[in-house]
Amino acid sequence: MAGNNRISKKDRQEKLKDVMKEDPFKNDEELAKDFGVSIQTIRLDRMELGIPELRERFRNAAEGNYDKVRSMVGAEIVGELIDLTLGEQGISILEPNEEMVFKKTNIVRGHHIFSQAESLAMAVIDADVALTGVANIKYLRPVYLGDKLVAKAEPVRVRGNKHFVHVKISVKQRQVFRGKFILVSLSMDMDDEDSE
Amino acid sequence: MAGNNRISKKDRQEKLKDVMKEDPFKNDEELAKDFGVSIQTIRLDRMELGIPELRERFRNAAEGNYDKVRSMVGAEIVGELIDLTLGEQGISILEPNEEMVFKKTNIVRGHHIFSQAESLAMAVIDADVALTGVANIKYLRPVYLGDKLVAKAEPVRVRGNKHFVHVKISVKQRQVFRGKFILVSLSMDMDDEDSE
DNA sequence: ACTGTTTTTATGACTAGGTACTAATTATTA
DNA sequence: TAATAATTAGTACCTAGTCATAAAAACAGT
Repeated sequence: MAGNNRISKKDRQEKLKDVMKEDPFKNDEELAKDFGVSIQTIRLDRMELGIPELRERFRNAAEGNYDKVRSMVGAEIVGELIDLTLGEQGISILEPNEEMVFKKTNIVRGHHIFSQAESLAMAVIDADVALTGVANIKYLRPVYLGDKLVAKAEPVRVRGNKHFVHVKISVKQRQVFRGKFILVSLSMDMDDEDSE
Repeated sequence: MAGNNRISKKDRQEKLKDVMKEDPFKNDEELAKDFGVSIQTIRLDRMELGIPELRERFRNAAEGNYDKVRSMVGAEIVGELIDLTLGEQGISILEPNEEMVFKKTNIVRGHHIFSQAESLAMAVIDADVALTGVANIKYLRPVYLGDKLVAKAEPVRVRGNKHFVHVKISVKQRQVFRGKFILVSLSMDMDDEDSE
């Protein structure tokens, strides 16, 4: 038994995966030095783990994040719009990622759930531009990483430029959030006073 | 009699800049074809305009966005924490950027304001881990790109593991948002059986 | 038409960070 | 000890460039 400080292949590959998550922008040479093995070993490890080469990682991160930033904070709607009937109903799905949770507990931060709800509420009302006036919300139970959030929005009343929308979010049929929003539409030139 | 469709160098470079903004992930070969010139011409143009090579553009986008995502959605607190006295008061400042606003109107999307408020509310209570249970909020007036949001959070009551926190957000001393949060601390094991 | 200048294209040598493959060496295990 | 697994070495090739040099083409001015 060589009193070597070499670790097993399995352990090395596990650690490699961790390193890639922490800092995905290291080339094989640097990784080889980090682990005290040859470049070829790192390449073999990457292949076995299905980790692409540095440039592709850059490419993925660039394109992925390009979308991510837009879809996470800049998007018209937070989550994926599944179904929409203007003025009647809207459904969106949000699959939280690690960046949306508290590291300690893996519980999804409330404001992401709120964002899904609010943006869906905005989408479902039949107005060009709208702002949220009032929101009354309740988080019914914690949502964990891996849960799939299904939001359902339903406009319940329109009075002048005020739209009342209820949003329910569930995980596996179990409700985790409810919100009542009053949205104010800003399209003044559009005059649709109607039923209450 | 070259009825040539060639455009001037200047025009080409202007258009090149536009293309780079729209789709920064084209290589020189594709660009050359787009413009009907040789690869070398594109390279000269890039040099004169100071546009780096494709891989570096990937790199910049990847690293830039990496940070952005972390700081915009992954942060412990949305905005910059200015002052904090646990259990008494907290102040944070958020300067919205273009990605936080509606393109049409330059009005800040509600959920960013909510996020600032909620995360500050969480920070100000004296608990290890907390979740939002209920929020009652009102957007008093629209916030525009360029406005500086000053949020002030104040815990008003504690009952068991429930913390009541009021948050006010102002722009230039003028209130734009108010929210009442009931946060549930998890320091003791949380009983999430909540009757409706 | 003949220069002079700018613009464009071509060519060759070199680079990083790889892939894909073969072969050899070193460790571990039956 | 032989068989198997893990590691290292080495080669040819690839992409998407860089840098430098040179030649060709286009556009003026006179």
